[in-house]
Amino acid sequence: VPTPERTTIDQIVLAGRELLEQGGLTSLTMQAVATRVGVRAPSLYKRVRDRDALVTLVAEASIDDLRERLVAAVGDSGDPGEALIRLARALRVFAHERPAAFALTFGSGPAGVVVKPESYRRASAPVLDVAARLAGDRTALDAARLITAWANGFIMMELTGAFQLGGDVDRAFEWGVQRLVEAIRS
Amino acid sequence: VPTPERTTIDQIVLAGRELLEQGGLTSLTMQAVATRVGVRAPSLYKRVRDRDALVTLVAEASIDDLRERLVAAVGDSGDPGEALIRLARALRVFAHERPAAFALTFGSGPAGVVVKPESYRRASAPVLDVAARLAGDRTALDAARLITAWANGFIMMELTGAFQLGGDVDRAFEWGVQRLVEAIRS
DNA sequence: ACCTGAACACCGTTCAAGT
DNA sequence: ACCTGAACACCGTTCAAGT
Repeated sequence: VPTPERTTIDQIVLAGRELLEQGGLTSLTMQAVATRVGVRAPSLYKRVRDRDALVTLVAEASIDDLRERLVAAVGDSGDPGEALIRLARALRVFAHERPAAFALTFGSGPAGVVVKPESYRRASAPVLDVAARLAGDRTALDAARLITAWANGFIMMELTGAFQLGGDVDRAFEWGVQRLVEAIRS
Repeated sequence: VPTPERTTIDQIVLAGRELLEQGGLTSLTMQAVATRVGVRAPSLYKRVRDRDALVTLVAEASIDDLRERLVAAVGDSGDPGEALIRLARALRVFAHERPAAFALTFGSGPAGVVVKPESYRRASAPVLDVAARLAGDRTALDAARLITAWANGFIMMELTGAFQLGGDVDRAFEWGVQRLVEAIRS
């Protein structure tokens, strides 16, 4: 006798994202997700292989959110140097608003959580576009990686508390982007 | 009636480090540490407040290892640009040899794991020295953060698998350091 | 076809009882 | 003073039994 579905994969992922944001990765448990979608924990295994798979879906959804923000940040653009700076700032705003999601997607989470390559590729497309306009097609990839690596590293250290020598962190961020854009331009 | 100590905090931290390296953070459990030092799990709580405290000690020990490597990498130095490149490479070698330790100390682990500020400060001292010789005292801090953030971000993305556009990753790393050293020099 | 309770093997942590 | 077994409240996951 068939039974109507009492929840959906989308609801489950959404619940996971909310839990991640509210209490970090540790509070994203199968049981918490289950109660949130109005079902018992074992039922989740009809839609998801295991917890790692669910966490991976949550990470991928976060990356996609970030991608939208990056696209919006570029806008209709103008100067590619300015656009690159706006991209870096958008990434930082995202990380400050959703630190757990940022840490999950860029700082390695549990070993079993492996994000689809395509997710990363799609999110990095806007950066790559702007980098190409700034540095030319030939060095676009290197340039995109240079600024992305720096921004991710800066933000991660900021969130982790690894910046311990004082100084204005906001200013340091702006100083860094400027410097990188100049370096890429030449 | 007093009883002889059957283990020490050093043994415990060492066991934690070994477990971290072999199976990642998830396999660093109180029970696994306990069996490794020849004791039952509850006994660990005589030397350590809880698991987070132990993980923090493990992280700090790893940072201290890294610090030694950085000091060795600078050597008696010579050209500060060259020294900075050697520092970046040493960080990357460390990360490749002990990815779990790197992820734990620079990608944020569990929320309760907060590394002592002094640990970060001590490890960044060699970088700061070289940066000062390269860029002058006034911009040394900014310069040190620029290269540290980039290197950490690059390596983290490398370990996470966030580099999805192909290309030679080793070459990209070398290209990036060169570019940064030039940018800092001017 | 989906959902559930019960069960299993694991966690971290506390605490009274041993020596 | 240290160590332990037993206990508690949690996990993730499986599976037979329900509808």
